[in-house]
Amino acid sequence: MQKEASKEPGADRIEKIDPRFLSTLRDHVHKTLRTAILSGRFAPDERVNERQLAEQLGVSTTPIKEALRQLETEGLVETLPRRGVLIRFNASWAEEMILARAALESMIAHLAAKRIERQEIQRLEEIVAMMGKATEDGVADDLISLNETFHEQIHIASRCQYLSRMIERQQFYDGSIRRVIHSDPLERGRALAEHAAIAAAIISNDSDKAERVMRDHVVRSGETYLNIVFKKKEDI
Amino acid sequence: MQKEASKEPGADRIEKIDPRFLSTLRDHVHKTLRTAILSGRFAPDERVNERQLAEQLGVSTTPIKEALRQLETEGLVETLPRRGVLIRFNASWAEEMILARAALESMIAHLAAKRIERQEIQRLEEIVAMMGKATEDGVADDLISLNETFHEQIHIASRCQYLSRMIERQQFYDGSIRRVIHSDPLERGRALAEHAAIAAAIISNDSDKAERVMRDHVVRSGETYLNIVFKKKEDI
DNA sequence: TTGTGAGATCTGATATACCAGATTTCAGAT
DNA sequence: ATCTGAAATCTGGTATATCAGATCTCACAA
Repeated sequence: MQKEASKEPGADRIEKIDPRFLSTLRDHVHKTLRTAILSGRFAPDERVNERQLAEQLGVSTTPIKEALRQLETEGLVETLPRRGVLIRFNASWAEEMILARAALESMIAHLAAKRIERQEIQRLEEIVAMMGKATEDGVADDLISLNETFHEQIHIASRCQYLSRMIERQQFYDGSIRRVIHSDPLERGRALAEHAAIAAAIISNDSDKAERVMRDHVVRSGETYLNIVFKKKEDI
Repeated sequence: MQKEASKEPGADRIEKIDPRFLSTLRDHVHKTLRTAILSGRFAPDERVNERQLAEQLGVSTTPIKEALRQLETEGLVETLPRRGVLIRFNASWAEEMILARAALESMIAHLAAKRIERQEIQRLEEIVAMMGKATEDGVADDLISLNETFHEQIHIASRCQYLSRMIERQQFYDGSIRRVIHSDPLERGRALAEHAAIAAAIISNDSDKAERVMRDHVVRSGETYLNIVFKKKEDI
């Protein structure tokens, strides 16, 4: 952080735009703000100011406004016309995002169990095998990566593009927290067992079971996350 | 439509901005475009031009851009940076939107069955009773209105705000099509029976049954819609 | 005929100025 | 001390000009 004076409060919570990366400034702003909100760097109901954000990120208000509109549609901020923009994220929002993901992932698992084909079955089995190995090795980053691949493969087998995109928007744990979660051997074991059960159900075309097991997996791992980040429990 | 020349093609598919209503132009543009897309007034993959839309709607490109960003997050358009904006809606998208709604509504029904309170039970029973009467009377508009109230009451009982908002974004039948659907006595009967079953399951705190019945209801009525609008069937 | 590339052109991306509600401030009246 | 309302101010909303990547055109060379 090489700032000249750092007068503006809160300027340290979001990184200043820097480079030539990212196709558009809007995407960068969106991604930056989303991460900041989901990792709790804004208080619930905190007001944010478009001009101020623009200055902090070193861009004009146009990409800020567009990014805020995206975040608004995602449900992470609320705009009160001519009054202000509020952050909309807290523990119960996180819980509901997990429930949304559980509902959508289980629907996808249901369809994947009905639609999966030979080649995709093989791929899924390979992924689970690799997960088994990674679980033994205990390399968190490998597990995180395989986890994504696993769910992605199920999305592919389901042939649902719209639903897949919706699920992406419910994803909010970042790498550092995943690493904490996966550093626990018990958690690793649980996750492996669940992934194996999901894969088995899908491969055997048991759509009802796939749906159920997937839902339970997403909810349980979501609770693990909530317990770490928000230090509280919730029953479904 | 009081246009001076009407040279631009496609200008008749979207109504020109008119009034002093709606708090912001952005909201009006968003609502207008969303309705136009969902009612099939754009071909799948059709390109739309920001400047052209601005001219057709009689506004500048700023509210157009913001509305397009919202639609993009909703999954109804796709923006290729510096290349164009494409419409993303067709029969399979509609199917998946129905599946998404089914997944989310069933999750909500599940929670509503666990969380509903006395007063809300009474309200739900009243609504179902009114639905029974409206079904006999056969007034489509009353049924449409009660339908909304019914689902809304379940959302309230579930105490899920985020999920409720997500479901709103999956809603895409407009009034005219609903009216067509509800004009069929058989459909009215089916819908009433399903609504009654959903209410009964929620009231008796049978969350698993509520979930199942709600999902089947959303999927079945969605298929009815698809059969009318896209003239095709789909198995789940 | 085919290939090539400079320039015209199309389109979204970005910056900026200004507009208009909403809120706050504060002098002045009661 | 309290109320009132006009003016200053804050904030998002909107319009517009300009930037820059992506494509298309088409003369011109191989």
